[in-house]
Amino acid sequence: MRELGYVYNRGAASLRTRRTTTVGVVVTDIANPFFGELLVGLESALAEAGFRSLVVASSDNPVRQDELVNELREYQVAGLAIMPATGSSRSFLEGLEASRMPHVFVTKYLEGMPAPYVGPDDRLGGRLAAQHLLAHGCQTYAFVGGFSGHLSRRDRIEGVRSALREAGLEPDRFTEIESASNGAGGLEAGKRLLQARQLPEAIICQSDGVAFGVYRALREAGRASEVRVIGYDDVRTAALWEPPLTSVATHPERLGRAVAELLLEEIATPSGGVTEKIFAPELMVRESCGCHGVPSSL
Amino acid sequence: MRELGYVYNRGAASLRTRRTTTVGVVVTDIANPFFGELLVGLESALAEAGFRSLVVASSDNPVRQDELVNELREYQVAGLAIMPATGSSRSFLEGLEASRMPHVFVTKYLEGMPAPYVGPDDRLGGRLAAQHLLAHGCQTYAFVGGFSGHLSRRDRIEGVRSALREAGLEPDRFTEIESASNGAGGLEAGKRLLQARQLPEAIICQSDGVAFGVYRALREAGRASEVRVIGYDDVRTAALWEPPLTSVATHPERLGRAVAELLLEEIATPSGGVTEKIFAPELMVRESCGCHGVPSSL
DNA sequence: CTGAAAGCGCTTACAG
DNA sequence: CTGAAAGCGCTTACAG
Repeated sequence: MRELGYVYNRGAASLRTRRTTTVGVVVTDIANPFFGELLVGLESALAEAGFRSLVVASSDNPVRQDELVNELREYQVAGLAIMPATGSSRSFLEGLEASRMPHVFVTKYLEGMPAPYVGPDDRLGGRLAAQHLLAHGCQTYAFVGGFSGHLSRRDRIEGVRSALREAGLEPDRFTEIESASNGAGGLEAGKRLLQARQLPEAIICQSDGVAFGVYRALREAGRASEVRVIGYDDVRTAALWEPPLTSVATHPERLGRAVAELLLEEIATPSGGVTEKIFAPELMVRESCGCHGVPSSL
Repeated sequence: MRELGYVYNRGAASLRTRRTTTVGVVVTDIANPFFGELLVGLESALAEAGFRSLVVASSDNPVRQDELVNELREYQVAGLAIMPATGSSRSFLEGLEASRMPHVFVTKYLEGMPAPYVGPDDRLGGRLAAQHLLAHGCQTYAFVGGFSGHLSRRDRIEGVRSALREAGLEPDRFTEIESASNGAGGLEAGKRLLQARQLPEAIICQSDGVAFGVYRALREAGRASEVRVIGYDDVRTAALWEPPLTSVATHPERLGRAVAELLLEEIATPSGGVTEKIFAPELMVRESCGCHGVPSSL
């Protein structure tokens, strides 16, 4: 027909119908492989419903996050998936609610503020890691990575603590080390750990990246074999690591799909409800925890 | 003022001005850490100019890529940054040109078809890796990862070959192994390598992910110390790897910024030209190549 | 059932 | 210099 250059203008259509098929996604860091995998699931589920995503990065800065959300609103996005920046204020959520913009929080929620949410059960994740290490007979523990403001970190630590308590371990057998949740943070935290009089027998990390960094620090000191390490997220490289990294799998791609589904529902029939989809993580036992001869697989 | 709920409608403005501040980005795989880092640079340079990006994934499928580009056009994007899917046809580029849509190809170009392009000098990357390994005295070489359709792979191999030739090595000292350009592909290729009568002395990989997979295969066979390995891209985990991975750094974030700059230029003043920005890669010498005692740093 | 008109929310060119 | 009107490209409700 007029396929000599005609292209349908969705913008015009959106203006008329007052609906768009674009969804805004605010992540803290696109380069984080965990988010990368999550976005894969999110985008493909969105695409199946004929939606696109506009993804922006807040650099974990609440002020920037505010600007980005406002800008996304100007784009008339149909909804918002947000991994809230650390320190997001109560008024941030209130603003979202007041605007009646469908939204779902991802992997991080706002303290004491009910909102639609998709994420892993971090308390359980922490417990799973600790219980396995307990079974290995470890007596001293460290949790490495993340900062005290991070809710996911707090929950994981709570899970670890509860498992240790149940096993009758004294609280002073457990230390927390803060650091950025990536390789660089882990490396630096590992160095700090090495300066202490004694290495913990077990280290549970906030992410696999942190575990990678911790290992590098340990290796340089020639002490990698003295500790058992468990990572978090089960990113693709975890299974290839030496030793193959035992990790708490959160299945980011599945989380991403769930986010899309919940958001799409919220867009189709705004409930104003606060549905939560919490997924149970799974401990991928490999060798860094001290287990041996586990067959390799991805 | 009327900040009681008013939000500016960019869609309406775009309709009127016939200009948008949205740019389409087509990648083959969002989860690939190389692309993740590239997107960081791309998005931040775009943001500085007041632009946003709509990123979509083609899964390296040319048909899907076509659909996505058409859809992006319907969104009236101001321009397109494309990492073309393997096997993208000549008519794909012709269609782009006919539509007068500003575009730039990223990290992969179309065989014999001049177009605006940003990417690393892959021939040089291959040479750099081979020359270093040659200096280590290696006599047999393998290039692992990617498929024969990939131009970047072909160029890197050409670079490797030219260096080996100059060093007087016979062509039969060099083999090519195809595999997916990620960890899973490297693992599988590594296993194939182990089945051959003899391991090459040096392995150059299409990506760091491939190198990680190769190492896992080698380790399981207890033969990791027999070969020297060099990765490609210098992804963040490369420096943390055991042994710290020597890698050809392509500085993806810098590439991303360059893409944004070129595209923004093309949007501001459509030249119809075919500017190319080729960046020289840099060999990050660490220990997997056989060097020792290189101080750790990210 | 078909076709012309109105209107979504902006910007820009034009009249007063 | 200010204010009202036209129009971007669609869709939808309405008149014929």
